[in-house]
Amino acid sequence: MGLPKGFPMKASPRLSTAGSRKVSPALHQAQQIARKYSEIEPVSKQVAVTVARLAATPMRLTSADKDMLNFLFARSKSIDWTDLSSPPIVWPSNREICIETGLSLATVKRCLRRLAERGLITFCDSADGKRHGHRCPETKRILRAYGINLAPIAVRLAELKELHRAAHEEKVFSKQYRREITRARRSIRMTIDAGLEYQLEGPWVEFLEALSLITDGMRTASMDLAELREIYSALVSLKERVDNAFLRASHQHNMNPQRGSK
DNA sequence: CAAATCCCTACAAAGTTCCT
DNA sequence: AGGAACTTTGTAGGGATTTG
Repeated sequence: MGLPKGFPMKASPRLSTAGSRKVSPALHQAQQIARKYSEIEPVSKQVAVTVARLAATPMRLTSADKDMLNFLFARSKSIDWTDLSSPPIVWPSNREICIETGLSLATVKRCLRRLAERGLITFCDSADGKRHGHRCPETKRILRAYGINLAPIAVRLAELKELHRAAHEEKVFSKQYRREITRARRSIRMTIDAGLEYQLEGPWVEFLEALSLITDGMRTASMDLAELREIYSALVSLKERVDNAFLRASHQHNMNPQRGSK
């Protein structure tokens, strides 16, 4: 990906982007989302904090990311969230963030980048690359600020809540599916074993192979709901075939019981 | 022009997760 | 338990812009 190693970046110094933040589609989109801040219903800082925390896990944020979010929230004032005339921007320097969060510089940069990629923050860069801002001395409202913009969290509030709800639901369903998969697997296995043990007529060895085909290398812990559902339905149809075969064979066995009884 | 900021990538070390 | 594979963190090296 990107340019080959050692690619000369000096064709036109004015156009060179070396040394400044690269824009990815995700970063760009977060920027667009942040723009809608003035059109939304105000969201209290407390609600924003809570929803961001809930969304952190499904968004696969690291603990450093979460520390960073907490720090950024701590830097914003309540009025920044109720006053829609200016987005909730905070302007700590990276150095300050390092000192106050205990994260290294590299981690600070990476966390900010990740939060922006996830669409939780965007950057309002000043011309000099430094972060700074001004508040009205009386009202404490932000008049002008360059730094880290938390507006996407407010704009995406409903979406983030839904993300958390869906993740929670998936967790519950996954648990259910894993339980049912284990039940079906054991039931199939026991039926096959019985068929073999009583030497009933039936393709038990093939069934066994079919079962391992479905369940071998299965790591239910790291599977998503769709994969679990697929495995479950494969097991259900196998179970039906196995049960039918067993039923037929045991019926024959009862008609003709001298063979293979123990 | 140096200082103060910010940004980037590459690579190695350390930590974590998953599989056998 | 041990090892492979992946993720996260820290370090190093390099660049841009503005200000005094």
